[in-house]
Amino acid sequence: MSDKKPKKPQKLRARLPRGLEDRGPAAIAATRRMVEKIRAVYERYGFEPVETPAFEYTDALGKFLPDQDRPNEGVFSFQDDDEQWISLRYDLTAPLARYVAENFQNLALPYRSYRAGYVYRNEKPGPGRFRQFMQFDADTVGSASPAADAEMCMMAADTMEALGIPASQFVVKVNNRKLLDGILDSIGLGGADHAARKLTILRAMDKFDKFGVEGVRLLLGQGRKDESGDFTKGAGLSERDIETVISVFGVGAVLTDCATTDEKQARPRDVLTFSSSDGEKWHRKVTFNSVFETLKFVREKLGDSAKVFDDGISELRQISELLSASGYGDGRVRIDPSVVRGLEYYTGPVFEVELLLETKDEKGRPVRFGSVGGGGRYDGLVSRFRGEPVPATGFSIGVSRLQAALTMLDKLDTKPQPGPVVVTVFGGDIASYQKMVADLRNAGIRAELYLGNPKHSLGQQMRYADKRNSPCAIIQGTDEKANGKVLIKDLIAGAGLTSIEDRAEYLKKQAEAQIEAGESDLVTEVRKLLARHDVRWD
RNA sequence: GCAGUUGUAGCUCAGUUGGUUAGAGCGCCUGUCUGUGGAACAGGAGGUCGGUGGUUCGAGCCCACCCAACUGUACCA
Repeated sequence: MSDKKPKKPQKLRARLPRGLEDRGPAAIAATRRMVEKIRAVYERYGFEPVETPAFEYTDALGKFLPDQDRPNEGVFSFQDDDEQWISLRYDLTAPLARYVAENFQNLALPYRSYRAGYVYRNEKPGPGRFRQFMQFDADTVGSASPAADAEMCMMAADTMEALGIPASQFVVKVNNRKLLDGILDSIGLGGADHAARKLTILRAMDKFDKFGVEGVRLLLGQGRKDESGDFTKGAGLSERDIETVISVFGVGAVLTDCATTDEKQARPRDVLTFSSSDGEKWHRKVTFNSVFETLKFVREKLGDSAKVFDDGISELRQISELLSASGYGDGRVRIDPSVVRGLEYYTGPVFEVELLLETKDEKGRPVRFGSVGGGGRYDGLVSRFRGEPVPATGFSIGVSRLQAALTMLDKLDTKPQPGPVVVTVFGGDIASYQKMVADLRNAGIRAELYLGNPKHSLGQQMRYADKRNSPCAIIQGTDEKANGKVLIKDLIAGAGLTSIEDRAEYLKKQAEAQIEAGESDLVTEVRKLLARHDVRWD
């Protein structure tokens, strides 16, 4: 021993990388329940399970920067020992395309399958946005029929309702990429040399939900300043072209701009409010037919070059007819031309599921969650591997994001599970206590021996049982042991006594919340207690 | 990436115009109270004041540069 101060060892900071979450028993149980409900719906639609691993060769996922031999940022990647790039999957669709292509001969086409799993994105996290999150995906590969697309929309709606979200609180939005392509053609941006400008326009249109018509107008024109003063450069379109592009929003999306969320919730969901540029408002019952009437006006502006637009309308019309015929024409599914989704691989119809509830964080600020599900047709994804056309369409629920939203809305059961029955110990001879535990377990009751320091007082052991949320504790001191008895202390009943201030009184009441039973009646009496409080583990 | 805001104990926060050894509440741990969760009481652990450098006799406080978090924005297959 020297008189030097003992040097403290540098403590390693325990910290979770951002955008990831640790998940406790309540969250795990909630996820399990959600996944079960989604699975039941997907299987009812005839999909069968298939899983693929968490990583793939990067080229199979299709992410390379144009001029670099390095995977795009946004995906987590590493090099295998043969130097090939491998990436963590960022969705479940691209890996499925690889699987189907690789097993093409052995699969009955159209191949319909589902899977749940974690996917990874190296992006800035936010509320409901994680870097590891769970998706639950279903795909139909090998069918070009709009019926396959229509089914995805129906299944999306059914899934949301199965998860306990009523039809008035979500909407499945449908669009067709061909509408957007047609509009871009008509304002002279058809060619491949306008790719960059097209991207800017599509991204601007995708912002409709966030910024409204005026925000999109700015982004299509000179640009827009955000609230911190940062400036986003726009697409630089002319006034006339901006009007053409924006006219397509008249269909379904205008409602988000002119109606508050409260209004939306108060009205029947199939009546939308529209507003003209001078601020006048009118209401209209929205049916698929009225949507197509509006699209007809847009079509007239486009001129002759809009063949692609016509194709898009025709596909949407088929989808809407199928939906109506099956009873989904009531507003749960809507056509909404502001839906763009990912720019990479969708080729036709695209879907997006959105919650219509306003979410607030703990400080009462509104929180933007984005869509909780989405999908679409990706006719090019499998054919990359095969050199023959393989049409496909799919849909995914963002389980993690939906769970985060429902948790914030307090719509999820987050009650902790009841803990096990705790058998307390007296003294060093624990064999007889361990036997009690075994008896309870053999009877199907969750039970555990107090495994802390056996010298701990009964008080400490009770505190432990309390923290474990145990329904009851088993006590056998020397007196009980001598008489072949056990005490079963009812912790649930006892929890109601904390308002008593006088200690003697408190202890007396606590003593009354326990029963004495013969050793051989332990299981029977514990069962009775569990039944009395309706304790069950699931 | 860009912009704004914020960094003091596990959590929520005090900390005077720069002045000894940085505080509180809650939480946590140990005990007392016949062998029983709470309350009460007594004690205890826990802090590189986000980091580095600078100004100063002296910095949690002032300056510079980093880092991180939050919010917005961009990207989001």
